[in-house]
Amino acid sequence: MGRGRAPCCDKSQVKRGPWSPAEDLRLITFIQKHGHENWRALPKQAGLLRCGKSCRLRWINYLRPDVKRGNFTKEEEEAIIKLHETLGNKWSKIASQFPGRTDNEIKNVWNTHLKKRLSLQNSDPCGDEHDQSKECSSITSSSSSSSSTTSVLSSGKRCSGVVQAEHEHQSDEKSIPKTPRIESREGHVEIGEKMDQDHEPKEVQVVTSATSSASSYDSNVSNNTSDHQVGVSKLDHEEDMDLLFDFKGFYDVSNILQEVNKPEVSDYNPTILESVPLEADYEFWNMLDSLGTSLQPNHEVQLQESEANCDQGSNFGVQEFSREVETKKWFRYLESELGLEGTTENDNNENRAMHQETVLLPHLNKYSFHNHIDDLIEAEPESDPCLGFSTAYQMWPSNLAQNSAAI
DNA sequence: AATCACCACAACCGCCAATTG
DNA sequence: CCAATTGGCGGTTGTGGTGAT
Repeated sequence: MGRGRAPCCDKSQVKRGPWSPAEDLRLITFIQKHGHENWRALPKQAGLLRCGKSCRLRWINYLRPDVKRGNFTKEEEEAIIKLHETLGNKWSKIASQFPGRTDNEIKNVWNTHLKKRLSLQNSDPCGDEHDQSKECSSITSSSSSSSSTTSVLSSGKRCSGVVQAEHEHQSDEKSIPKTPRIESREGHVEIGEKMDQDHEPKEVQVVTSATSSASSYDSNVSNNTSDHQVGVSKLDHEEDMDLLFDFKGFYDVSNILQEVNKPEVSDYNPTILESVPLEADYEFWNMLDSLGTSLQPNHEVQLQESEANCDQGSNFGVQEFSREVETKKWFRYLESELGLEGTTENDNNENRAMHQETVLLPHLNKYSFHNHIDDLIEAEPESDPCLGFSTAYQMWPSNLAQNSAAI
């Protein structure tokens, strides 16, 4: 079994390499709507030119809503080391002890940080001036996996393995995207708790609920200060829209995908599948792809520059209004292209619409949202040349947007 | 400023185990 | 029981980013 079988897919017919934001979006959209019962068939059904394995890996290691990203804490690293002593390279087993961490991530951390650190400690057990006595005593039997230390040793770039790791740990903390994390343990979504453990800056605060999506959005956006933040504890969809339109903060894909990992298997319907218009419009997806190429990776800086150039601090209200209109038009277009509008609006079951049919932007309450933007669009002032697609793209979930730099 | 070397990590590949008909 | 299929795992590679020269 397993030997000599045919390749999982025709390599010449599938796209390889980094995933584009459009592909990510497409995969997310499909999985949220239909789940992932069959990875092999998924790419075709979703209109992705990818191998099913690739889709699975992308989902599990990156797009899954409960995936925890960011640097590993010292405690996590030590736990990995200890587990590796007993389990060896059983990355999936090790990963199972770290909710939200993927085996691939742990494997990478081991290969890039921990293995080197252990190797250096083995060669110079207590030569470090930092307090590493704990690790020195706990690390006894991992020398079997030290094959790639020469580069570090020969490079003047780093002072020592331990110091290096400590250094990287700190720099990582500075460079990690400041996004809210959502961890899922046993199906329960926990928010914020682990962030404190990781000493990550708490960018997330609770914002009092607004009376309408429009007003909450307006109030949030117009509050153009660094303490304008949104609460991830808000789970209702109008409030989630606040998150989406939080221009100042990066938007973690987790927020979009809180329910993505709950495939509505019972909702699976091949006829619906066939009606999903994802397969056809490659132009649209290519447009999304190409869109990413013109955007800077640092969305916050770009936004600030945009605001500096366009706003000049005088007509901020108009600017925000125009931005809102542009943004919402963009999302409407996006939803339209995805074929999401009709299904939602024709659905009389609000809960179903919000939790199942709202595929792309699950946090948008389209009833109030669309009614509101219909008014906005009709009353739209002259378009602001500084806004538009780029502005909308800036709000793209950071995980998805980060790939744009690589396109 | 250009080039080089190294690092980090996303993604790929091949194999194996479990499942299904 | 067997073969085909699929999911999952671990090893490895490719590539962008970054610091040093």
